[in-house]
Amino acid sequence: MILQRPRGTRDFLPAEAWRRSVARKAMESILVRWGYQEIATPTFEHLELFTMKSGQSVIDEIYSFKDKGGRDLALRPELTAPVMRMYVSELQNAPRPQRLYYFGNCFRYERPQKGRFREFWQLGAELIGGSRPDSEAEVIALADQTLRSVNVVGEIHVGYLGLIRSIMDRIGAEHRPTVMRMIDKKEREALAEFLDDIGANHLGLLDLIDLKGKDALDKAVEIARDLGAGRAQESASTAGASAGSSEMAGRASARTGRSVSAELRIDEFRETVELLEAYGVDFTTDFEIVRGLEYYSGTVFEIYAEGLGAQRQICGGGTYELASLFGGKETSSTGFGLGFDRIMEIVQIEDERKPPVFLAFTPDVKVDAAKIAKKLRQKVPVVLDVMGRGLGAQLKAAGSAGAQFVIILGRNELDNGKLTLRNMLTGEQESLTMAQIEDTLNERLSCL
RNA sequence: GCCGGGAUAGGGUAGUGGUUAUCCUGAGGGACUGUGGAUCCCUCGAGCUGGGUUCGAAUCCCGGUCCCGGCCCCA
Repeated sequence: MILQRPRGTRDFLPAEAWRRSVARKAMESILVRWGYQEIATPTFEHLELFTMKSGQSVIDEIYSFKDKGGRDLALRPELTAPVMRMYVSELQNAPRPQRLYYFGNCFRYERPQKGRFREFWQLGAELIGGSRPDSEAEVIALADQTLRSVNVVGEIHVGYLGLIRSIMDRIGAEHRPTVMRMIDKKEREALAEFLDDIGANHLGLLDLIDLKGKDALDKAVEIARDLGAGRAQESASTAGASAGSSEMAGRASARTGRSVSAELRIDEFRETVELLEAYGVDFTTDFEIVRGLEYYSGTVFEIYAEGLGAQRQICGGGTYELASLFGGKETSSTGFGLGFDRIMEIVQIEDERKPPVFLAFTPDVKVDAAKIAKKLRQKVPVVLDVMGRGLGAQLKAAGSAGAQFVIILGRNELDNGKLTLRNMLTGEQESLTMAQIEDTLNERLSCL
């Protein structure tokens, strides 16, 4: 009562820690099978890493502090930026593509509720530097498979930001944030009105976000074609304008470059969709997927699951351009992050922990018990009483701990070189040598 | 950041201004110093926190903390 956990944090008792470990291993085995290698980055980074391009909503929620040297630091709110920072500083000359995955805690100052915590864990993967449709399809299929490894089947929505951003270019810059917000918040009526007011209703935006699946894709191709007309002089002028300053060039080119070639990219998006079908991924094309992190540039996707209340999203990802922002060569990457805690809320994993074998001994042979326990531990998990209990109490303790086997060691056993193995479920006891006990326990414990 | 519901032994709970706060479970010990989960006995252990109202507060009021649901945002 005196010391409480900080708000939004959790303790994991053995049963829950075990479940999390099982789920994590199952998902990691899929990532490894697809050729992804685990990496880890620091829990805190320079604040700047996250403020550069994470989007205001993330920045507002950041846990930041000054260290004793006056540096501005932040607990990581997500892992994509740190991974890309690492890539730029350490892996730029490694062969591409790089397939990386990570599992780590992240921190956001938010209002905790079901499936949302201030310290939470993400399991994610990044495919750095691959060609677009192939990478995108691989990453989305991988996210799907990873979830399936723990029997979670989500609803996958795949969208394409390149097109939306191209349409935005046709809307006055002062109106773009409003429109994006309305799309994101699904304020359909208000959006229709607003587009009318600013004379942008001819762009097909409303139809685009209303349509899902195949129809949405067809509409997207049509819009991209319309946008292509009369683009030439426009792109020439924007490209010229951004060609000056060196520091801003990367960011500016990432934006305009993307929108200028939107009609080409829609073909790539269509290829991504075809590849996804080849992978057998069950998904919906949905241009309403916008995503809050501003570094996403192309295909974006989200996965939703049932049983989580308001926090339905268990995965988010897409194609982004971060390497150039961190001073590296322009490198296209695709990745995803899974909300591990949300997955744990809906995953069905039984607690199948096996209690260890108890070595119960009489006080006069304590030293021998320690020696024997040490030897047995090479093959089987063994615990010794440390409470100074009598033999009866040790049996009782073993019983309440759920032990299936107890090895009994006393003067009699020492003298005739055999230990007593008691099966706590049946009450049967047999007198066996060390080797026999090891074999028996190995066999019995593994098949239980 | 906003709206609403909560907080009583380690876990789960009852009570609703009035002596020693209910029950289940748990933990420790004993009956049983070489054989356990049963039984019996004993013991331990609680009204989130800080104010206020009152002769008297776990109970009523206010602030804070934390939890839960929703909004927002996200994973």
